[in-house]
Amino acid sequence: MSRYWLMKTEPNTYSIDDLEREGRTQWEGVRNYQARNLMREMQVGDRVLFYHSSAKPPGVVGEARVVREAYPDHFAQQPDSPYFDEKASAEDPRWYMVDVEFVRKLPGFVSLETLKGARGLEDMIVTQRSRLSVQPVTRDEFYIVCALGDGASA
DNA sequence: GCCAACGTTGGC
DNA sequence: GCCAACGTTGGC
Repeated sequence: MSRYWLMKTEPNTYSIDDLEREGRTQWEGVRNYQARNLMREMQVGDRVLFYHSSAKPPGVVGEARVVREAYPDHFAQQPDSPYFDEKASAEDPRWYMVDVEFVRKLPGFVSLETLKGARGLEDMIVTQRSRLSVQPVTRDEFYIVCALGDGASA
């Protein structure tokens, strides 16, 4: 079971700066079963690579940490929410979220292009054209990405 | 803005 | 349970 993850967010919607300012946030709005199932495997203390998608350029911008394990995403039950799902209910919440807290911004931005060219990251899901918004990352991959963001040379 | 990849829905 | 149509993601 992975203790390391990558979570995507569009910075227009929620960025690393938002997380730094707020300190902690609910990761609501995941509406994909595979991503949901992965979130349900998360444990408090798990480490997260914070990834900006649909950004120019896209890439890893920081690190976060899981501070609350999966619980019902109640936004799915709120008709005025953009994340509303009419099939969700209190009895069967259908969707779940976790809470994450800010750990740090990486000193250096690690672009998707860099990830794709880095030794040891060939099998990383995000480099494989995957649309999955919550992804497991191996321990080695996690530390390689952090090293790239900390400015270590190959 | 385009479009490839891929997930979901619904008719049969 | 198959699969075509459709919708979404997200890089480019």
